[in-house]
Amino acid sequence: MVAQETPPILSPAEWEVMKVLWDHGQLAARDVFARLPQGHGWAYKTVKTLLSRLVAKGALAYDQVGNSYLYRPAVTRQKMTRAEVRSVFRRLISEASSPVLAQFIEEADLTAAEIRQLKRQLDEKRDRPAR
Amino acid sequence: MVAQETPPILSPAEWEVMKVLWDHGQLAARDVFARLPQGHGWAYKTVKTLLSRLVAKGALAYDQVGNSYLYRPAVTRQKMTRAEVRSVFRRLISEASSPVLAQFIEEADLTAAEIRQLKRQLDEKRDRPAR
DNA sequence: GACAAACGACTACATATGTAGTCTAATGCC
DNA sequence: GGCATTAGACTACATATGTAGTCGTTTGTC
Repeated sequence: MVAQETPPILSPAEWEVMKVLWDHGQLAARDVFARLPQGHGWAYKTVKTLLSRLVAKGALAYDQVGNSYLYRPAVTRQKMTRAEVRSVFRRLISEASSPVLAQFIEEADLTAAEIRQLKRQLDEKRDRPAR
Repeated sequence: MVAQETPPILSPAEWEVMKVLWDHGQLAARDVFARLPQGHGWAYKTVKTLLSRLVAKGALAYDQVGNSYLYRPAVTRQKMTRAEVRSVFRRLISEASSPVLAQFIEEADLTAAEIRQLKRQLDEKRDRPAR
């Protein structure tokens, strides 16, 4: 097995950009800018800076097309989410993780189907506790 | 209802210090230092800086005893955890929250009793979906 | 083929954060 | 009562982050 790469650490602003790329697959800078949720109020140049930093961090890759780049994720969303959730757990928890999890459930916006699935996951965890 | 105070934003290092104070209630700087998990390798002065910054942010208060301070939390752990979890949700989620939650459950270290309780919480959420 | 528009590279700068160090005043020990 | 210790206040400094701006080059337009 290849060495386990530690995914890069992303700032909140960088996460916003990554989400657009994960949702759309491959975009030029201008299109990332256009697809960001309004309300950020970022200048186009700000988005360009974030894209460059993400490339530098290894979170994005790009293909050159003419004189411009098509950016695409270089790490999967799942991998990044996993790493971030781990990091949050380490940060917030000193003993039991259950209260933090409860808080998470409280915050979440869930459909009945999702609730079923999460309960199933808890059952599996109960039946197979160690990882 | 009184104006909803936004709890201060804490850095990861500041969280570590807060956890010690939440667990012990009230401590002098030196005792906070002593009770931090080893492995940080922080100098005592570093801890002092973090304590001062936390006071400046309003996350800690202190009572003067002799020429030194007894620090104590000025915000509840629950409030801070709630705010942080919300912020993480906003950061990681673009559409469905369920995958992030699933990741959280995956990471968590849970007892059978905790699992029961979380399932109960999910049931309640199903039966009373809107907040 | 000249010129405006657009692109990426590089630079800028304030604030936050990690990680301490110095300085001055109070305190406790002998 | 003098001196080492300890405390808090203030200062320091490198890196990360938010938020752009400038510059030189390429390219599309007429």
